Amino acid sequence: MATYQPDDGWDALGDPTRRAIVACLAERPRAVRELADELPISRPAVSQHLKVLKEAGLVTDRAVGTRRVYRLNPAGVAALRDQLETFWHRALDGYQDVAEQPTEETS
Amino acid sequence: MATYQPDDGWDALGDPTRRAIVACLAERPRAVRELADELPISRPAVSQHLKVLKEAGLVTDRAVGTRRVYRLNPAGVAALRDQLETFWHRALDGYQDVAEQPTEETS
DNA sequence: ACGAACGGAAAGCTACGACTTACCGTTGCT
DNA sequence: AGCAACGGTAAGTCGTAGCTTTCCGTTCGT
Repeated sequence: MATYQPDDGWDALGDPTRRAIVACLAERPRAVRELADELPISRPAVSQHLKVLKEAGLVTDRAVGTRRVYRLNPAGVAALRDQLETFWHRALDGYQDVAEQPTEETS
Repeated sequence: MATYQPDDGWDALGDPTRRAIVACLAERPRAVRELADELPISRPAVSQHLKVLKEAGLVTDRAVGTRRVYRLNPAGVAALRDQLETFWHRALDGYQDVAEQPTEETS
């Protein structure tokens, strides 16, 4: 069942390597070995990242023979997207009261 | 001008405290002091986080008297949301070729 | 039944990032 | 002019996250 903490998804995507894995899996499902071959890190490292991504609900895995094929979990990705959507809406809705002009340059 | 690295946004949201700040700013713009009062960390720590968020293009700031008011940057949030949207679409589009049935429980 | 490939788990090292306190410049009020 | 509030910067400490190597269990092929 797995009771996902919403924040876990953000923590998971906080790491560049895990984002690379997610990007890879967005193209097509892959086995651990395949992922390790395309990344500059060892296979166990990939395994550890996949564990984090799985616990965050961002990927799922299937056992296929001796290999384990990971794929992106659309539901997990959608959850994060929706959260950003909420922030985005609130920022737009609530902010139009104040006239938009920075009084000083922001660098 | 600021040439934002797309990944910076994810790195920025990778930290729980920064996510709390973003959530705060989603409600309404706030000064540094106000944010520090609502968070369990010191004011300089908040400043450091705001710097990261600003460099990532997720917030903007205005000088108002001696205070500096930060607000969410809808464009920055939208950029990340769109990226997730892409992943989500690709996962849905490309995966329907294979029949969806995990051969083994995934824990 | 043996050997090879796959992949998860444990142990250990290292580097970085999130804090703190202290300091300093700026703005505004009286 | 002087004092107080605000907030960015610097310096230093500490925990943890990411990596590696090693080891072990499982599954397939011959």
